[in-house]
Amino acid sequence: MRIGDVAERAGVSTRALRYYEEQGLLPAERTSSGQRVYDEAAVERVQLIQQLYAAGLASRLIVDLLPCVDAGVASDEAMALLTRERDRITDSIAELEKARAQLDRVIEISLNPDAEHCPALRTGAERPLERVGATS
Amino acid sequence: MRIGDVAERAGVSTRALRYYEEQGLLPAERTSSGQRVYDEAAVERVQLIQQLYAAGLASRLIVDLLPCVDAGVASDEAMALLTRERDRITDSIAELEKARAQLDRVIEISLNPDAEHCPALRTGAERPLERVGATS
DNA sequence: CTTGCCCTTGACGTCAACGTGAGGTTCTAG
DNA sequence: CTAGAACCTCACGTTGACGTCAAGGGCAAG
Repeated sequence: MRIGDVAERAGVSTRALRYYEEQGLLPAERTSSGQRVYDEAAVERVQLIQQLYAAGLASRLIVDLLPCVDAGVASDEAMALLTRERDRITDSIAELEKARAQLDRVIEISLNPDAEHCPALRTGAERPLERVGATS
Repeated sequence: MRIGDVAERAGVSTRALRYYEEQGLLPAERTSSGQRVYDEAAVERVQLIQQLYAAGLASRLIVDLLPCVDAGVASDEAMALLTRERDRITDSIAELEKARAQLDRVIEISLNPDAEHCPALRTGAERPLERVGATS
């Protein structure tokens, strides 16, 4: 496969693939004329890289960790990295869930503007219902 | 409160607070000499901003959404934004969980190198207690 | 009054993951 | 054989959320 094929199948730009190679994330064979040649596994690898990027891992870190992911084995140092990043991801998920809850709260109140958790509707009014949930 | 107090209590830099004001995220009163003055709610607001940042919302978007969060009411356009971002966050969480699963897999295999999901240990040998590499 | 800390407004620096030409080469279809 | 699509290597531009340095102003204590 050439770079355009991989790009299309993995859903990234050719520029990204060249960047990955530059960073040592995605080695490529070359034809005699210098064009990059990839095997089928490249597509999957690109998707893995994207996943780790999305998880907030810097490319430098991915460079260190990809061999472990490939081999399924990690040195002590790599293990420390792995667990640290795993925990960081867990924390990130918690943060995202909190943020989503904030948005959900606004969505919910806005769709349901009769509730008492809406201070904008309670300015000087009495409570139309009994308590629904926890106090704010 | 002055800017340094808010920064310390919210766990951000004073530079960040000035940046938030510049972006219209965190208005501040001024003393006659021009120094910024914040009320108690500023700390909580900063933490909310940080949460939305962590969730991947751009500051421009937060500027649009904060009034809704404050008022608990959203226009149709804002509702579209809210639900779109909520869904995007949900997708992000799923991506993070996939990435974490990848790391967990490596951690698990590396801690438990006798399993059959480890291709590096099955390349022509069945030596579960032998270490990989350095075939001396 | 001076010391010292906190504050002010610029304005340039940073870092990552690419985007975007420029200018040239190679592959493929007709 | 020729056009044009796809590829190559530089190399500078972009974006966001600040960091950081510079040059000065404000204010309570000693």
